[in-house]
Amino acid sequence: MARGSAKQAKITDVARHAGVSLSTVSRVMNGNPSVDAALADRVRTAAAELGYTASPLARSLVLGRTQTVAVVVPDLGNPTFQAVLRGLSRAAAADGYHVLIADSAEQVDEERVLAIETRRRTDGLILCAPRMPGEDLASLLPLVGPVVLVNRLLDDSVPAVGADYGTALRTLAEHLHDLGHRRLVYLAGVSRSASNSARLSALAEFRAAHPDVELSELASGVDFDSGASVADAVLATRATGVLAFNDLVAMGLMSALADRGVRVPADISVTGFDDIPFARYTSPPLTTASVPAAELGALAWQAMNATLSGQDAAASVRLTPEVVLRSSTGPAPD
Amino acid sequence: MARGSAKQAKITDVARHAGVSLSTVSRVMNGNPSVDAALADRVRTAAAELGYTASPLARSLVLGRTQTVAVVVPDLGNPTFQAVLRGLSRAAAADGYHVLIADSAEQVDEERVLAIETRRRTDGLILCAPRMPGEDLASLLPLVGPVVLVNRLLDDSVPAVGADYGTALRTLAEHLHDLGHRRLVYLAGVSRSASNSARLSALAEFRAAHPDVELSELASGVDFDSGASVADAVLATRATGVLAFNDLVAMGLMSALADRGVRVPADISVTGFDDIPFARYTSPPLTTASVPAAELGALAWQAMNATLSGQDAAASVRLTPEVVLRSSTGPAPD
DNA sequence: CCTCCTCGAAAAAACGCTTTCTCGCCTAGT
DNA sequence: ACTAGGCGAGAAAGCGTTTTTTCGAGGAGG
Repeated sequence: MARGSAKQAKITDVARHAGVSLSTVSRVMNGNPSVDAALADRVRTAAAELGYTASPLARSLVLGRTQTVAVVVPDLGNPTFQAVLRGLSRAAAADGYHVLIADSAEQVDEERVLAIETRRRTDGLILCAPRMPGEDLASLLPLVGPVVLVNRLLDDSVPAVGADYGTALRTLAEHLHDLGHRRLVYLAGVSRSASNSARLSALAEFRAAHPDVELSELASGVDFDSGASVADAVLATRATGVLAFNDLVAMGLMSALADRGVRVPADISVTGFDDIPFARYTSPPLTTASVPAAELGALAWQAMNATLSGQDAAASVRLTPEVVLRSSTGPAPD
Repeated sequence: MARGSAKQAKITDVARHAGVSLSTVSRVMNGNPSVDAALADRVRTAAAELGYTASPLARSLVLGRTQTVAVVVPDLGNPTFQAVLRGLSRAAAADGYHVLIADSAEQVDEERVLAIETRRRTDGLILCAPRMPGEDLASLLPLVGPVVLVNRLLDDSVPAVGADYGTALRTLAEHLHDLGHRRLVYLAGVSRSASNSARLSALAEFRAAHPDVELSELASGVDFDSGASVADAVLATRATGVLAFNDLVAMGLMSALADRGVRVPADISVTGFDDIPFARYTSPPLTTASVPAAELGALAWQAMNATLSGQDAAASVRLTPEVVLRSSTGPAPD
């Protein structure tokens, strides 16, 4: 009310204020060179005086693109997805794109509708759905147009970025073996997860290569509490080395072990996975495989941007996590 | 190409397929009761067969609302903002709203343009800008329509949700005092931050109440590295109790102290702030003030939703963090 | 039996923009 | 000097909806 524009100025206001047609304003604002320099200046000042900016909505409708991509993650509370989101968001912003975010709160059945719905308001979808069944995923993909998969791959037709969970877990297992551990247990996260099956086959290879090792599996979740709650089961296996599904599980486990007076790594060695920022601040600091989640996010954007720009090469990328040795692993007891 | 709709069906397709006018289709889809039941059914089956859903874009344009809110945060890597975002995102989703997210990457000058730009694509803005100067904020607010402030309040005209940093920090200081600490140091985060000034005045009161205490201040950042890099300066003060700006700073500090052979809490007691999920897994577990960030996010949505629904009561909410005592604090040495 | 009212559905305007199409005018070529 | 060729700008046709307005038919009342 005070001064000037109560409501946002629209293109006709600018046109009237500059004494030209609205088509001319549009041409000026979009840098179309076919307009006289003097006139263009007049239009620009008029626009500036009115504080005019084209309505993104109207623009999106006619242009058919929203300058926005959707990201669907299973849990915004998970540090790995947070890092992916951060890397993605910044990379997209650098290219002038916005990010619409959806958190399925681990409800696998929500993911489908979330993906479809957010996709309709955006130009593309970045999908993190590690637990969605393969056939569901396959049937979903055609519906959600340009899509990039994170930490999951279907086939070569759809670009995906992810970490090589199998190789890294194998390296961690070898590390424990080198330290003399012969009785190991793997905490298997969610069994239907995509990265879990990669790890399972890596462990199968490891078993084949080391017949002297006894390697069992224990079902667990993917968070602190899951790790803590399997502590007794872990002790029951009498294993001296534990390969946790991820850092969260490892931390929960170590906390529960400490409560029981079990020393890490003197009594039991523990490895994590992901190298979340806090892994180096646990007690003891966690040996883990460093998944560059933020880079993964940036890479996902790169693939999406390539697709959006028409250059649909966008090959899938697979990064091998680097194993970082800290003090949660040590020589096997005795 | 395979079968059916290559492109997304639009309302005219449904109209033709059902043999009615497009206005009728619109009425049916929006539950307008003035359409004959039999006809409505016919339209609905036609829509189902074509897999029709109204274009959110076109809908937004004519309706003047996008069913989306924007969230601007200074750093998606910060656990506190992550939690706010998570709480907000889930609460908004429950009410059928989407969330557009923007990360200013700690660039204060970016925040303004980010806020304005994202706001134009959405119905409202949730702004976390702890470091934006007051006058900038005041000049920005009128431009970004319905807005809810997080962890920062300007005046009563704009709804805000936040934690009472002052009171909680005062409680932490009293806790150290009770333990016999008489030489304290406060690690002051970013000096221009809004919550920092709240803490500063709380500390002033604390000083006034305890003339026997020597309380100094040390500039620091807001993350791990900041905490680690002030370790020597902290030791130089010969303080026995440290009030860190947040958990991240506290963790960085404790890590650097451990490297120097300084024992916590035997030699120095350390408190954090926020109670991020990892605070209880540090070594030793961190005494801190628990800021319910996810609830704050949900509350922010509640306020926004109230405003969006016209019931513009939306009073500001201020939660007092609960102090949680762990083992990073102990009796003063000697 | 004709008219008035009502109810259901079609037509049309609006949302704010981009872009093609079209037309007028100025310059240059002969 | 007259016309072909450009170039710059206005008019208009969408983009896919919602919503108001208008219209037609059918039933009831006179």
